[in-house]
Parts: sequence; structure tokens; C-alpha cells
Amino acid sequence: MTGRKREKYGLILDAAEKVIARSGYHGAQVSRIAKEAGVADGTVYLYFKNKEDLLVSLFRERLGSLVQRFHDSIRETHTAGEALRIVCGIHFTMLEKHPDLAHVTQIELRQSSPKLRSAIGLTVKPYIVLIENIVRKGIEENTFRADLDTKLTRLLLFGAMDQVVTSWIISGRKYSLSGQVDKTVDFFLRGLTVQERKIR
Amino acid sequence: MTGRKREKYGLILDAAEKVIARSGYHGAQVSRIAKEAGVADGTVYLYFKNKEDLLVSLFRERLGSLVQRFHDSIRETHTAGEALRIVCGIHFTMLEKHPDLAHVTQIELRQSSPKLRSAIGLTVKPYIVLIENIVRKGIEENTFRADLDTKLTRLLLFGAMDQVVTSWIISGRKYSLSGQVDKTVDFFLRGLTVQERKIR
Amino acid sequence: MTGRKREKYGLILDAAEKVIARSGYHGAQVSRIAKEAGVADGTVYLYFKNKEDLLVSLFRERLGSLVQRFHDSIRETHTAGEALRIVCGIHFTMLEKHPDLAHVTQIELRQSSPKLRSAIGLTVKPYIVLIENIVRKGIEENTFRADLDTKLTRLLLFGAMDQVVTSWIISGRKYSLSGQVDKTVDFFLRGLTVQERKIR
Amino acid sequence: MTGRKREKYGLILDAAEKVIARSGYHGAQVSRIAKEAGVADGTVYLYFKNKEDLLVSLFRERLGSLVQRFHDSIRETHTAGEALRIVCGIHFTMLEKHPDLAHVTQIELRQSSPKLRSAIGLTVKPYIVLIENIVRKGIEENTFRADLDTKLTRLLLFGAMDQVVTSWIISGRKYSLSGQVDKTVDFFLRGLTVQERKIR
DNA sequence: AATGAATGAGGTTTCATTCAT
DNA sequence: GATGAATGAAACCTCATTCAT
Repeated sequence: MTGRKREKYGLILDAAEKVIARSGYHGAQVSRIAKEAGVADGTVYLYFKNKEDLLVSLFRERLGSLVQRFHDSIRETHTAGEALRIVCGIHFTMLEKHPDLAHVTQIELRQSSPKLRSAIGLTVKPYIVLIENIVRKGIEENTFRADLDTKLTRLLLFGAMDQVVTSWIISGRKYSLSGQVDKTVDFFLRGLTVQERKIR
Repeated sequence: MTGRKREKYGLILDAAEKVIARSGYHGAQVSRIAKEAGVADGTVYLYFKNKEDLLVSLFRERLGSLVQRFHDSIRETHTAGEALRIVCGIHFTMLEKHPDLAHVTQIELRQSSPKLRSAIGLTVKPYIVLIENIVRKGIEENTFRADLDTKLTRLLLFGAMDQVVTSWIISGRKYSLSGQVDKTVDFFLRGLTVQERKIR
Repeated sequence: MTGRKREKYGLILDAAEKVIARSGYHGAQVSRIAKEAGVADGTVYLYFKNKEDLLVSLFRERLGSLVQRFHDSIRETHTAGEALRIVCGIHFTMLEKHPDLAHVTQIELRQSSPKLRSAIGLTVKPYIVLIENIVRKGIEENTFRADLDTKLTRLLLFGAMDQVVTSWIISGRKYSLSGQVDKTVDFFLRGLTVQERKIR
Repeated sequence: MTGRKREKYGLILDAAEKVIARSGYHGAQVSRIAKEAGVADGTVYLYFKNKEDLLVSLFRERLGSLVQRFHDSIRETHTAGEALRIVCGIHFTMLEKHPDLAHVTQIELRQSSPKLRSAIGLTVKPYIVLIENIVRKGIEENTFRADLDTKLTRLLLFGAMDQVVTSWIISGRKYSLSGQVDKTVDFFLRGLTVQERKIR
């Protein structure tokens, strides 16, 4: 029974993602999602409290598992720099592999209601905290500058990566997103200016 | 007559900004904007083709002038690093001075329709190109790394700054935004890692 | 302008009464009322806050004016008994003359939501108070029994008349309602039992 | 089996009364009644044709037994006046003892569909006929006026009592309902005006 | 007999836009 | 140019009822 329930729950979420990717946030009517999922309109409301709940759930399911993968992957790593490379790698690679998801999260869901946006913010927060922790670890390791403002830095890192993904989507995905990882992390670590490590 | 026209045109744009700041994007009905401007609903359509055109115009007027200020300010400067500091300074300071505008651009207008979003993108584009030019200039000056991808870098810089402003708004503007300029530019120039200039 | 406004306001109310009388409370969709009134659905919401407001207004307009007529008519009369006869006469005659209104008020609106029912109660209240005042006057005049409970009595009188009208509607209006006035008032004044006035 | 059947039948009726009393007529969804009764939604439809049938049955069960009590109680009495006092006494006392039932019958069920209302009417009819019989008996006994219209009078009596109960419910049951019996019957028998029995 | 997941029709309300004055 | 009354399409959600198990 629960299997069946989960089955339909997933069907509806899949349908929602597909419909939003195809028709945009404003074209994502419940009736269209239901039809795509092959269920009646009312069935949607057996699994979700309302439309907003459906969209929040979609975001949580998809992004939540992504955030989880970050946590799992970091554990084994050693230096903060490597951790950052892994995070950015997962971030770009995952969204490159799932362009529908990427479109939905970067473009469509940003047009949503304040309530949904705030729910999205809560889902993304752990990811941002994860980034902050890496920065903090780098400072402790003495590989990152001690004068970094960790709270500010996490925003700079997240904002930069987020914008790269968004632009990639807007451009029509004409180039490789995962191909930007190294240059991006390089920027994070070394900045813009010509600098060389001190020769002891 | 044209003077008068312009007069009402401006009144309506002012009213739109005020209403959006007060009631959010979704609360910005044409009738409310008209009332705030002291004109009839139909009058709005004498100056703007439709609601979208009104919002695009609002964005162009406001953000366009901001972008112009960037151009004007940079001309005189010398090094790319200084230019970046000036750009980030204007970016943060202007939005700190006009919190209504900041709220509208960072939060409300992001909830808008695809068409409007794309129009916004076009308005912001020159700003992003400006950033790219600074990067390119830095490379030419030999102060920025020659291996920088200028197109990618402009996104990283813009995305980072944009996220800082958005978070500042969401936080309720509890801290100084302009106080983040130095740390932000520092991050752009030097990156995260402990590095020292080569001693020649 | 106001004339026009009032015009449409009245058109919608008339349409509502007609539709409710024809299709019942549950068949009274806004769209049907609008069509009957010859206006667009949205126009209804220019004159009424929502459907409930429309129905409350209908009740107030119709019953309110009826109640007003009671007040106007009573002023001139002398004895409480006569006043009672006038009230009952108006009550029955008016509803007999306007069978649609009678059907709507006695049958359809009683199936309405708690909120509407309570609004209806408030409209009818002055009528019930009017009846109480007549009873009180009768006591003061020494023509009504001094041991009457005025609050209870007003309910007994109103309830009795109300039930007569309702039954007349349910029966399909097969007999004269105004023909019941004398017998009804007689019952109010003399009760059921055989009694004779004291011979002084 | 029949025993069991009856068992669940009763459970569902009890649940319906409880739910209606608690949540009102419009809050009485089939699923809620089923849950309160501890059965599945579909089970309700094994015992009742549809929701309307359930509600009609509820009314018949509850009000029908009340009406039966009237019949049983009257048989032994002698004068019509006494019979009237007994009827009114049972009417008020029973509903005072069962406020949930009173609320359901006076308020909630009146908001119901035309079909249900008509079914309710049929259930109440024998009660009204009972009243008529008392009136007729009074006339035969020569204690009630011979010129009474029995059909009209039964409405006046029932309507008056019904309104008293309804007002008592609406007032929040702040006073004793059974305390109104004597004054009510007094009104029925003697009317409003000061009259004295003929002294022979 | 009992279950309960699934169905799907149906109605109120908003608001950008128009056009007669 | 200016008005603002009128338009009408469009979508979420509820809940009585069914039927496969």
C-alpha cells in the first residue's frame, strides 16, 4: 500500500517537474500536472495539501537530495580547497545532467510566490552552511586567509556559482557547465590578481 | 504637450515603484498604480503599451541610470583593481541608499514573467559587459591572471555581488551593505587562499 | 453617474431575486445572476464585495423596506390591537403581492450559510422589536394582560406569522394569504379558549 | 447479521448527529461521519443510499421518536387545554435535555437541500396533525372557540413554539426553555388581551 | 461485508485591458 | 488627452460517490 502511495507521489512530482520545465511556472496548472501524471485533479490533493505544497515538495525532494550528496561527498575529503572543488563539481555536474531540474530551479521557481520562495530558501540554507563550514575549516587549516568573513564569503561563493548555472541555462546550454568547474574554483581560491606562493 | 506627457509618464513610474515596494510584485495591480499616480486606469495605457511595458520601463529607467553611473565613474580610474572597487562601491552604496529600489530589483521583479525577466536581463547586460571590460583591462595590464575566462569571470563577479545584496535585503538590512565592499573586492582580487606576492 | 450606478445595482439585485426564486439558493450562481442582469460576471463585483454581500444586500433592500413600512404605518394608529392588525396585514399582504420575494425569504435564504443567516437575523430584528413595542404599548394601555412576558411574546407572534407564510408558500400558494390576517390576529388577541368580556 | 447491521447503522447515525452538532451542517462531510463512526467511507453507502438518505434517516429516527412520545402522552389526558400544555411541555423539555439535537434540528438541518427539507417536513407533519387534533377536540369539548380555523391554528401554535426554541438556541441557551412552557400555553389559550370569564 | 484510494465536475473571484463618453 | 465602468477568461480546490480488492 505504501509502495503504491509513494509511487503516485513520485509520479505527480515527476509530472510537475516536466510540466514546469515545458510550460514555465505560470503554465503549471494543477490540472495539467494531473493529466501529465495520469491521475485525476483531485488525486493531487490526496498527496499534497495544495499547489504550493506540491511545489515546495518538488523543490525539497530534488534539491534536498542534492544537498545530501554534498554532505556525503565531503566527509572523505581532506583539504578545504579540495572540498570546494568537490562541491562545485557536484553542483555543476548534477544540474548539467538534469537540465529540466536546472531550468526549474534556476528560472521557473524564482518567479514563485513569497511563501514558496521562502520555503526554497530554507531548503538551500544547509547548502550555504556547508559552504561556510568549508571556509571555516580552510581558515583552521591555515590554507584560507584568516581575515575572511565566513558569512560574507559563503554568499560570494554561492552567488557566483548560482549565477554561472543561471547564465548557462539562459544561454540555451550551449557549452559545458561542468567544464566551468576548474576555472570557477580557481577563481575562488586564487582570485583575480597575479600572485605567487612565497618561496621559502 | 511633450513636457506634460513626460510629467505623467514619470508620475506613473514613480507610483509603480512605490506600489511595488509597498505591496510586492503580485500586489502591483494597474489600478493601484494608477490611483497612486493620481490618474485613471486607462491613462496608464496612453503611456505604456501594457503592464509589462510599464514594468520594463521602470526597470530600464532606474537600473539604466545606475548602469550609466558605472560607466561615468570608471572612465577616470586607472588600474582594473581600482575600477572593480569603484564598481562594487557604487553597486552596494546606491542600493543601500535606495532600499525601496533594492527591494524591488532584488526580490519583487524576480518574480515576474519570463518576458519581463528577459527584458531585465537586457538592461543589466551592459553592466555585466562593463565588468568584463574591467577584467579584460586587468589582464592587459598584467595585474589580472592571463588565464582568466573573461566571460565566466564576469558572471562570478556579478553573481557574487548580487547575492550579497539579496541576502542583505532578506536579512532585513540589519547591517551595513557598503561595509561589505572592501571584503568583497578583496575576495575578488585575492581569492580565499593564503598567498603572498613574489619577492623579486 | 450615480443614477447609472444605482441602476445596475438594482438590476443585479432584481436578477438575484429572480434567479433564486427560479433555481433555488443553491442554483444561484454568480454567473447566472450576472447573465440574468445582462452584465458580465466581473461587474457584479463592482457593486458587491462578494456573493454573500450580494445576498445580504438583497435581503436588506427587500426586507428592510418592508420593516420601514411597518414603522411608517404604525405611527398613526391608536390601540395596540389595531397596530397588531396592521402589522400582520402588511406582513401577509406584501408577501402575497410578491411571491418571488416570499419564496426567497421563507425558503431559499434559510438554506444559507451561517454568516448570511446571522445577517438576515440582524435585518429582521427591528421588526421583532417593533412587535415587542406594540405588546408593551398594549400593556400600558391596559388592553393587554399585564403579566405578559414581552420578550417571549414577540417570539410567539413573529414565529406564528412566519410559519403561516412558510406553509402558504410550501402549499403552492393555493389559498389567500391575506385572508388569514383576521383569524391570525384574532388568535393573537383572544387565544383559543371561549372567553367573554366582563360585563361591568 | 441483522443485529450487526443495525449496530453499524446506529453507529453511523450517532456519528452523524455528533459531527453535525460539532461542525455544522456544512462541515458534515461523509468522510468525517465515517471516521467518527469508525467505519470506512464506502461502508456508509452500504447502509444509506446517499448522504441525503443518511440525513433524512437521522431526522426520522430522532424526531420520529419525539413525535411518538407526543402521541403516547396525550392519550391519557382529558381536556384540550391540558393536552396542549403537555405537548408544549414535552416539546420544550425534550429539546432542553438534548441541546445537540436541538441545535441540529433548529439550526443546522434548516440549511439543507430542498429534498431534505421536504423529507423533514413529512416527519414533522404528524406532530402538526396532532396539534390540529387537539384543537379540534377543544372545539368539540366547547372549551375552544368554535370559529377557529383548525388548519391555520395548528400553524400558529407550531410556528410560535418553534420560534421560541430557535431563539433559545441562538441566544446560547442562557435561560430555561422549559420555563417558558406556562407562559407560552397561557398565550395560546388566553391570547394577549385582558379578558375575564363570564360570571354566570 | 468492508475498505479507502481515486475520481472529476463545478463555482467564486481577480485583474489586465478596452472603449464610449 | 483623459476617464473609469465594464469586461470575461482562467484556475484552484472540495467532496460525494464509486469500485477494485
